[in-house]
Amino acid sequence: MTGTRPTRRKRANGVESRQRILDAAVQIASERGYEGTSIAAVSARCGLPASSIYWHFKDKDDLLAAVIERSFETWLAALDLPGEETGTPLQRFVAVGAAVAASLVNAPDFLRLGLMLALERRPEEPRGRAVFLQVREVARQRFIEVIETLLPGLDPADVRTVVTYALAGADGLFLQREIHGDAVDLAAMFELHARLVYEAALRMAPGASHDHAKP
Amino acid sequence: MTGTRPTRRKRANGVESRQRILDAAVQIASERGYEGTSIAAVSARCGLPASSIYWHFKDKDDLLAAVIERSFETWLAALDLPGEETGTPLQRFVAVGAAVAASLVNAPDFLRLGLMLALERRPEEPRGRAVFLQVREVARQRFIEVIETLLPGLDPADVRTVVTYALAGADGLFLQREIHGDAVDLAAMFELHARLVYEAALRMAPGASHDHAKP
Amino acid sequence: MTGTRPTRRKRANGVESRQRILDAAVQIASERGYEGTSIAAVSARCGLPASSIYWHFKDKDDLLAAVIERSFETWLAALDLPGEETGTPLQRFVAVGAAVAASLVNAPDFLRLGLMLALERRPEEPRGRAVFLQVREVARQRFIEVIETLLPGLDPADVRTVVTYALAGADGLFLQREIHGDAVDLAAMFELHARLVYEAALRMAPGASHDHAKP
Amino acid sequence: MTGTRPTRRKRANGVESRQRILDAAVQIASERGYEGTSIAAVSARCGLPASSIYWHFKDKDDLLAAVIERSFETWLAALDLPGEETGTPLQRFVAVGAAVAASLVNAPDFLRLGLMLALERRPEEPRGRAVFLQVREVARQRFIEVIETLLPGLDPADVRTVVTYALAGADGLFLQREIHGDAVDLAAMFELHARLVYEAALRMAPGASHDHAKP
DNA sequence: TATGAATGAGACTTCATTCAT
DNA sequence: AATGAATGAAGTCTCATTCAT
Repeated sequence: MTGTRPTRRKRANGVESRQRILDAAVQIASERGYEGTSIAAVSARCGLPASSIYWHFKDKDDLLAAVIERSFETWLAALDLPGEETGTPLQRFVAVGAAVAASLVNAPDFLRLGLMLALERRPEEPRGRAVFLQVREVARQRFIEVIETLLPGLDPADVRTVVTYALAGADGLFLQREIHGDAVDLAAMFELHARLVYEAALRMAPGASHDHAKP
Repeated sequence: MTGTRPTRRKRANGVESRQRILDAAVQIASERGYEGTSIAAVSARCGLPASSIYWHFKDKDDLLAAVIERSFETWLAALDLPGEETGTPLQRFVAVGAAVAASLVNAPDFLRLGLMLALERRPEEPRGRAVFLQVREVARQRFIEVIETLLPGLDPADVRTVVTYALAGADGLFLQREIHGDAVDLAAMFELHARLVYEAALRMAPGASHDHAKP
Repeated sequence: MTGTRPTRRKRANGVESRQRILDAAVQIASERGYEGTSIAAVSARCGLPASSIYWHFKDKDDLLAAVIERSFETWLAALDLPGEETGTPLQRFVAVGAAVAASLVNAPDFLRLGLMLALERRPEEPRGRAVFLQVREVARQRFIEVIETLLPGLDPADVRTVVTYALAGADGLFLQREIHGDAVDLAAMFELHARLVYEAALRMAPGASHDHAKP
Repeated sequence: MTGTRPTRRKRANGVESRQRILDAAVQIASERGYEGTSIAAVSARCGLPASSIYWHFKDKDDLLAAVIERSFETWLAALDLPGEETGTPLQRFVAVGAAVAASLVNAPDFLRLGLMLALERRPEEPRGRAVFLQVREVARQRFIEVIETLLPGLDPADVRTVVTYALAGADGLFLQREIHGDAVDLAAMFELHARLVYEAALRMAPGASHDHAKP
């Protein structure tokens, strides 16, 4: 009873433990997928007993959903979208692509985990999968709005096509980088991707001159 | 009905049993991924006891590598590439895209399983992952040759860029369809992809008019 | 009967459970050897589920090493070596033999298990085997010191010979009793052994009359 | 139909296969004991399929009994007992010890396997254990006769004591060598053993001068 | 806020053995 | 004289989870 602060030993308890568990779980889930992530492995990596994990999370499914959620927040924080509307539409398009590319290099867990979950088709869908798909759907809607703003008058079906193609390219380039590592220059690839998508959208817009379409 | 006793069960038949096991394993692995594929589940689906699976395959890893191998062969058989050189280069390019799209709709197991494995990063890599990456590398090399033939004089770095972008798009579009199902018209998306890739390659080639490149 | 509820089962008690497991394992290992000791059999005999055994021991090898360790301690506790230096050297020698004989009758597990393990030559040596050999080497060294004290001036090579012969006799007599049961009077045999070893050592010592050595 | 010998391909069939199986089984049983000797391991080491082993042997127990039997014969063939009665009784005694020592160095399988089996106490005794104990009992009886011939008039109880001690020493010294390898000079140890046993027997005989027995 | 201990279910794999050829 | 294939039982061990403290 010498100092002023009353019994505050071991510092930050609950919150810090929760973070340690999530940190461990992200790593292991990234390595081994949903089924491959065992509570015992998470426990071993974070140093807390398995029963403590169940104090913080209802069950394994809950833990992995939390992992997805937190990795989404981390990714969102890493996503530094260009602020004001400067430059030509194409330039802004390319800048968005650059921001996404950078975020995927710096915070790849969200997409990696999400795609892993998305590829599986098990009868009882993990909650984490639903979280990923829902978050992704939000992003998709927002992107649709962007395109609609950029190219008003574009047919809704064409908007969906462009957005689907844009997202597919992003996923695919990310995969490429996951597979081949630094051999893939994600920034350069995303710039190319942004240009191609932009042009494709432009050409679909009413009044566009289809000069390249066919020779 | 003298000579046709209807498939007397239990009559040892190695080849057929192996197929039955692989059939069951492809289905389950497609649903649940590598770890999620339990020998018991495969045994239940194919009707052979678990111990019989070990007569045909050394262990689970060996089984799943065989699954990848066979699903690759199945996919290759489903891939009906356009034969002779008819039409313009762009038309041929688009035709290849159409063939790939169709093969991925009809025989999606190879890419689905492969991408699942490719996304994982476990310390001791499953053999199936290595098989997938190796097969994919072969395809990549062949595609590089195609591009080089089509556009001689293209800078090697540009060839790699184009090929990476082409594969990324294929993977990404496939993913999109896996996630959203029939809402994605793979044929249409692949035609768009083929056109964009072709144009991009064309524009990189020496002597092309770089009118869109930078403002 | 208010304060004595009779050993409420299921009340987690690590120490006691560990003992129960070891008790069961010693019995079964004594009957059936290393490979013959199945976790299921231990589980059945101690009443704890197999998975609980793995809470207390890393794996089967770890369990059997612990069995060896504990049976050594049990044997050591049963080994009531004569305390002070009373009587002639021969008498003291014989008294040690008697103590060892008694300990082997009362606590035979250590040597039985140890010899079982020692006889095997498997490529990856069980840890229990190493524990046995190491403990035995300590005993051997201590016995060497005893001989050196008793018969100073004895050639080191002769000391080793005497000690090897003494241990061999102990092992062999124990084996004889394991095989023929009570038909072997271990006490009498160890007395004979003690006398013979003592005489042999005496005769090797410098200054002894080598009348029998060689004709 | 060109040569004289009619279809004799692959040479020596049944007999040779049986030998190959036994050769493999001796090795594996020496390494891993009774339970540790799996049919699959024997099959792998001898190159014949497991089902072929069952053509030659009724079951695993039968195989291991045959292993014991054959290793006994091998040992007996290696045991080159001194022929005629030359030299003093002690010299003959020592010569027998030397022959036994040599046989155990050259053909150790029989005793190694036998002692492994003898130490176990499983409810349903393996047939190999019975074979070993029976063969050993024959040897014991023959040794009793030798002692009775050598020292007529020796009390039957003393004869049994001497024989038990002699066998125990042999077993123990063999064990020592199994454990410590070439560090144990089995020939020298057996000579010492022979001398000590001989003297002990001599001293028990009626009319002997008990000068060392008790102080 | 945690955790030591326990537990049934189920994972992968090997076992000894049989059977039809 | 042999063997490819099959099989139920059993092996070791891990799983997700719970519970009393």
